[in-house]
Amino acid sequence: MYAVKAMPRPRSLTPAQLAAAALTVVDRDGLAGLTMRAVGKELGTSTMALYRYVADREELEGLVVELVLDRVDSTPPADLPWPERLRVLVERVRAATGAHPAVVPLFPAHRHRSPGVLRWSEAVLGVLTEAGFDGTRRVIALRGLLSYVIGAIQLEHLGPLSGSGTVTMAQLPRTDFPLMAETAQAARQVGPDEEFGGGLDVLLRGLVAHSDRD
Amino acid sequence: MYAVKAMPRPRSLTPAQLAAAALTVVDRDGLAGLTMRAVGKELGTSTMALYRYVADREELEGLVVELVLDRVDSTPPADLPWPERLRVLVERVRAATGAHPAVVPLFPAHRHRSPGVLRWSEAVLGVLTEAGFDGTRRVIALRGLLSYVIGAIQLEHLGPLSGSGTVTMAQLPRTDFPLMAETAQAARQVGPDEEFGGGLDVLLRGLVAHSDRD
DNA sequence: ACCTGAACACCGTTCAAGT
DNA sequence: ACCTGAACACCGTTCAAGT
Repeated sequence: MYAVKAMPRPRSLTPAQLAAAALTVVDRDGLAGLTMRAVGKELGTSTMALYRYVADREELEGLVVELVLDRVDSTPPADLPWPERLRVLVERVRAATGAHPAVVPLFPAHRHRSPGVLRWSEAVLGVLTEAGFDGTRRVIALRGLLSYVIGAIQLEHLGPLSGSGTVTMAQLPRTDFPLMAETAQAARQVGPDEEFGGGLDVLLRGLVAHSDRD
Repeated sequence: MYAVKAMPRPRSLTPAQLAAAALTVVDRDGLAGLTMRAVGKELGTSTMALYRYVADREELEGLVVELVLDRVDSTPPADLPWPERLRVLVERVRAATGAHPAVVPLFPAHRHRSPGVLRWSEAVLGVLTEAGFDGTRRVIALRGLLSYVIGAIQLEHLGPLSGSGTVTMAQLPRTDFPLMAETAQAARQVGPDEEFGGGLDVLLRGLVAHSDRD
């Protein structure tokens, strides 16, 4: 007398499959192409089937961000001075997100839901703690690094030095914008790696000075 | 024998009015409420009238960003050491955008079209030049400051320390995230001004160290 | 020239119906 | 339980028609 009740029909999808399909769509069609209908088609199911796994389109976006950020390697790099270890951790975020530039605009709004970011933050706090940071200063250092990496990644993909913005800069009237016109020349020779790394250098130097203070 | 040709009917709107109406909508209804229909209604015209002034919804967003960023005061602050002058310029961007937090997500994508940003950049370059920066280092310093301000403003409005993210942090399992749990306590006592200013301090200290180098 | 409203091709999401 | 398709209330934008 088994099966008195109807057997629950097994789910045909996992959240991981859903996230993977959504990321495939974003990589192929851009962020504007990420629609419930497109993801349903990508999975070979109806559009409405997605709502069994996700409350919202926003939650779907959250899954995509999670998938990308969970790939950030957060194992603490050893055998290096602490500023170099911070650099490695920050560069890993850039590497993971750089592989999926179309997802970058979603990053700020959904950052908090990703376990990957939590692990990464814990690793950064570990290095900062060893370097002697605690209390308010440690909070500010973590948030400062996070602000820089978020801003720099967006600038890299939405307004790169190699792009049209620099050309516009170079064509600015020299009477009103002498330094912008001059800087545009130099900007053309700065690659994205040098730009990101250079700015990070400044920030890390600031942290070193900060830790030496008192 | 005047008026051989039909008099061109005068435009009933200016781009400035359009931008102001759109900003009113965004401030009242949020970014999701910014639709062509809503802006048309706000102006008392038909939806389609907007297309006489703007090619696109994207161009409308650009006008909003312009309106907000053009209010950034870019007159160089005098009588201060150069790092303090940079601080004043950066804080002014925060002040102007902080008055319209819903616009913040549009900032990165439309940053380049705003004359206000160009004037601000020229002012920042002026201070950096006086401080002895030139060539690649000047480019990197400008972009680093821009990255920080963009990232920090977004973090402030999309994931503030006072918000739910910090509560989640505090509730994290101490076995896996001992430092996050500990840091959440300190984070609750850091206000947005202290956070933004503290991170900016680190960056400015890094620039000072950078300029002393060689 | 400038403005309008209907219409088209999309969205996300609700809901009743199927298995 | 889980999945489906029709339907609803929106979008941005095209186009023909009005003044």
